[in-house]
Amino acid sequence: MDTTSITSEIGTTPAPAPPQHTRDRIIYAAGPIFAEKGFEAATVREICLAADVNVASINYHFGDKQKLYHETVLYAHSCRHDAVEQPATPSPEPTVRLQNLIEQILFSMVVNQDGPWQVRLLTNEIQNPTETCRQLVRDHFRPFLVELTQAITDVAEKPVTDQVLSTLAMSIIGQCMIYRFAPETHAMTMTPEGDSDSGQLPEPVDLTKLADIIVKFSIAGIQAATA
Amino acid sequence: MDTTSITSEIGTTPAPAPPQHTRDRIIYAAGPIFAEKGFEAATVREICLAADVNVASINYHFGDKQKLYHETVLYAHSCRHDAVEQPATPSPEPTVRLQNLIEQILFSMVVNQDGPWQVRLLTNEIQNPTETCRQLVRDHFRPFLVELTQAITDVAEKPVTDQVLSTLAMSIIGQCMIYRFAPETHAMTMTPEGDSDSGQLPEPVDLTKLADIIVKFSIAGIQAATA
DNA sequence: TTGGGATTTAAACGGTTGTTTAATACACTT
DNA sequence: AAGTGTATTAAACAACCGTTTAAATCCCAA
Repeated sequence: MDTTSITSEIGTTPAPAPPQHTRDRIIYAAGPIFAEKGFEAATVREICLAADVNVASINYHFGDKQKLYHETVLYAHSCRHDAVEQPATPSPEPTVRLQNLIEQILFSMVVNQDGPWQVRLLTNEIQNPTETCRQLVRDHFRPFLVELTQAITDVAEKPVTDQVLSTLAMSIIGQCMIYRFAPETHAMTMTPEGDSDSGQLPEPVDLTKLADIIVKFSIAGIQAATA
Repeated sequence: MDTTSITSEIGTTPAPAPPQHTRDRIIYAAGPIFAEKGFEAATVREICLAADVNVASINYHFGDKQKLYHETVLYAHSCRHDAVEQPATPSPEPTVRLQNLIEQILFSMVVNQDGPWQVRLLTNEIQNPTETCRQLVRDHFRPFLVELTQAITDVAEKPVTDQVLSTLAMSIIGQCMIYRFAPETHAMTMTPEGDSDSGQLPEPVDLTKLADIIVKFSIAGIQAATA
């Protein structure tokens, strides 16, 4: 079996052109298909057709369809994770730290350069978690939540209980995630009247401005809820 | 064909016991299965097995699987919608009106008495919309959004642009929806360490308290973002 | 009791699914 | 050039999918 693959060169460029190795071509083709149609509705045949490989290749290189899905989700997350740079040393100012964290969620979830399929695949997995999601929680989500709650604690005006702290963290995460949890219904609801599926999801506002509003909103919200 | 069915007695009790009519039994059985596994992964055979009816019954009563799904989603929405009572006459006080609207989202999305499958089915549909979702948007989501943006406008301290208004509305909706968009991943992230799927999703806090925090958070957020 | 539409049933339909097989082609060391 | 392990291929596999058919059964008015 091939040992040099996409999954082992994570951190390099996000591969704008289809890779040459068969294993990589399969992941590259499976991503958008899994993202759009879900695990069950995506068929190995259409993935192989898109990747221009034989139908038996998936089972040869990944064992079965489920393991291919697992690898594809991990690859998608690595793409998103690498796309968001973060300050090497956290700011001593809590509000700045909170701003950085909010921007980190927002940019990693909303930025859709070179195709939004990675984000969509991740939100599918988050909403309908498999074992793959458990791995993401352990390695990435939980550590992030620790940082976030610490920043909230520092921004708050008084000591807060764990329950209130959780609620505030969820309020911030929810504000950022809503834009990608339901992008199509969002567009459907926002567009004034029956326009039949414009396809293009209108990037609602400039991302920096959006982040700015959410930051202001959240800081005031934290202080009001903990006053 | 039978004319008296679940879909025509909407507004009565949420039917805690399986109904007697075949058509109703199918919807009653299809709900949890569609909710848990999605449209594609749910099979007509397992639905019919759960409903204790013949496999041909779905096609006889609904035409095909897709139409059954459509009816099931509409039924689920009617269950949630009926479960949340709202004040007959809106309060003149904007903050009270905002509070009522926030509670309306939160209670309709989070309350999971007699099974959470209705909410889950709706969130699946919202994230991966079919034609059914378009109908829900037109008849329910958009009118609700109009009310919400009006309340936000009244709470704001200065006139706001439509873009900022949309962002604020999304911030409020996102805070409420996050709890049901990813309940399993949420529980997974919040629980301290590797507890293998406790199944029971811990209702995080008292709903009234949760609503109270979100209301305080949002009012302060709106005023800060529009100052 | 009888007639007839509505409903339910068992069985089968064609098509597609994920996966496996065995033969072939390839790349590279000896 | 021969040999060897890896990779690819076409074809077939059993299982399952949603749907259809036609016969059997039910229910109720006449």
